Amino acid sequence: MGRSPCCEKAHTNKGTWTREEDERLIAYIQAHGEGCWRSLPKAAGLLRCGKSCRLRWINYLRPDLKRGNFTREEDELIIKLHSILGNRWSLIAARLPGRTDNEIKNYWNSHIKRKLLSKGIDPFTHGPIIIDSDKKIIDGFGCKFQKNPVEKNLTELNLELSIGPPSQHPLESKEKKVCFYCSLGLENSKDCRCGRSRSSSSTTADFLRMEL
DNA sequence: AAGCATTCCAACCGCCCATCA
DNA sequence: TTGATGGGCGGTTGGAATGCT
Repeated sequence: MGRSPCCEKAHTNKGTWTREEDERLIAYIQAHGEGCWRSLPKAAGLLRCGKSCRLRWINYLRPDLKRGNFTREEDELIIKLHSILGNRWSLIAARLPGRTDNEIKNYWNSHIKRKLLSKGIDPFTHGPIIIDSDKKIIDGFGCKFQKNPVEKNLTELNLELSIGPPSQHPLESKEKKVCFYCSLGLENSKDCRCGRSRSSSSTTADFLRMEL
């Protein structure tokens, strides 16, 4: 049986969007808001697949997008989030205002991955790269189908990952909040605002309650 | 200057999940 | 309960830009 295609492929444009197409899409969404993506192309007079319109809007045309290079803080936050969430780019993007999952995914694959490898860090496990006697690099899982150890810990801890501004945690009234720098493992940073010492290691739970 | 290799990133593809009739 | 539909996500691709020989 299979699914019906999301659009009539024979009559849709593909490839790079033109300025005119962008303008049409922006004008339509400004007038009608984000709605049914499948019917949007026809309504907006675009020869594009609805999915393509959605992608273009979300990744490049949305007014709240932050363009330009990633900052060092963003770099570190992405690495930290990836160590917890793995390749869940949409969840990572939810923690980086103005950045999209696609942008972060591309940035990870083209920059951060290489940066970590050059430092001898496995980008999958975030642990040191192990080289066995045959000089073969072993990934941190031993087997790529094995569950990410970090993810396993999360499951065992029954932690819920939330999107959006950190919620008020019941413990927050008793415990000190973790500042942004400590959440990145930079307890000794001059910018640290919570005064945590090295001895109190930051945890996943801390991270999820971090103050942004 | 030319040809080839590498990098980067916008866009597409296919799958999954939630919702609804 | 089941199938159709739409939205969302992660993986992958392909072409432009850049670097290297």
